[in-house]
Amino acid sequence: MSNEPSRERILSAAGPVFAEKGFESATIREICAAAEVNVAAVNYYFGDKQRLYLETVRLASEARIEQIAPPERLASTPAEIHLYDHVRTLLERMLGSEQVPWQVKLLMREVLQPTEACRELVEEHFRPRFEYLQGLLDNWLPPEVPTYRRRQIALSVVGQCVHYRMAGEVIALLTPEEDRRQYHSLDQLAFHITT
Amino acid sequence: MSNEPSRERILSAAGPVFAEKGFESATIREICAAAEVNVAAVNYYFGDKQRLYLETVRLASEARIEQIAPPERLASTPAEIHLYDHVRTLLERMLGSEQVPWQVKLLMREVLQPTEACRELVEEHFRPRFEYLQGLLDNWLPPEVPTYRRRQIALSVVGQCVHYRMAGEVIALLTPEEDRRQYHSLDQLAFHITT
DNA sequence: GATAGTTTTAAACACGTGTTTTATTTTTGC
DNA sequence: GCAAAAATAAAACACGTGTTTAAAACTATC
Repeated sequence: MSNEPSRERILSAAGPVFAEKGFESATIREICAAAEVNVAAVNYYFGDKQRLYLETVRLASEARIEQIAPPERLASTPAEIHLYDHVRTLLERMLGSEQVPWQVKLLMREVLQPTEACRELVEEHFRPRFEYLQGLLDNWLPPEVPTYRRRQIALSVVGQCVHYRMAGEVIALLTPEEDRRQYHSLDQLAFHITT
Repeated sequence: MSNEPSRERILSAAGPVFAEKGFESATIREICAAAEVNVAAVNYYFGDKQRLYLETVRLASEARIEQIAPPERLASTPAEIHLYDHVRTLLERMLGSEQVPWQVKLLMREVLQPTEACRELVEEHFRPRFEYLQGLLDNWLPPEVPTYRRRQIALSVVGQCVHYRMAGEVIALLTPEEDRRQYHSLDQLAFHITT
């Protein structure tokens, strides 16, 4: 059927399944059925289920980072714009498309219930972004603010972004259907500038 | 051994196990071993695994709500104090003890991956608290602020509280070990009053 | 076109799961 | 005390899981 080689077909199929069901509940047989591949193929190409999962998470994080990059700006643009870009990008990665891409679901699972793949994820992707955000916030914070306080404020910023994704299903139960989508990216920003 | 009846022993043992491993990964045998009870006891008292889980979630939410109640205040106390109480109570429920109580973990799982137990949870506990918070915020918001905006602001408040719990393990990787615990409940408040 | 290496297939394996059955023990009601 | 009911125990059942095996199909290389 598909002329894509089996190894790649497995990876493509494994992503959504792991994202939807988690590592334990996802079954090799379901993944292989979706990939139109024999059950033995996973062990043939990846050794075991765990290593397939690790490879899937690794690919998901890379894909998601590249998929939505912050816009290029001149160094002269004011810090407000940079902060806006950062928040906007973060939100777009979380809620970007109409239905949430499976990569985000998968990464969320890692954040909530870290496996081996998590530490790598944090050091590689989260920490740099987080430290950049902290640097941005320094434009508004007076010098006497202690560092732990700075970190807290930065955490609050990402916290608000993440919350809409995390508790998305509960929020949907709490609020009447509306096009929050369009509001949030612009709106959240206004909220942050007040801090 | 324990003179507590078997049904209650099972429920007590099931809570932490479900919280730690989730519904699928938690095994009846592990729960029964912890409860020092035969494996058949679960099906004898609850019918099947699912109904034991539902009962466990129900108990967890009730216990957690009663465990930490907001302090009683006179009606004359200023709204700032009421808001402080609310946020403080929310945070205390999230991060209260040194190690997070299993009830919170269990409820988090429900929020992230709602099962049947979730709708009941939202209507029973989350919605009332959320609407109360919205009412509190009206003390600061001018009347021309639209309702969807009010809801957003309220969501941002709980979002920040929840984030510390959700991404707790990742935050721990990002920040050097500190006694965030003591700071947060008081600090977060100051942050909110600025909004 | 034969052969060696690689990939794919179907079947089986070993094991853990939730659940049921059947028998035994303990408790209850009189 | 004794019979009926409730609670516990041990074993087995049916099934789904990840993984392995061994044979078949395929692909390249000479």
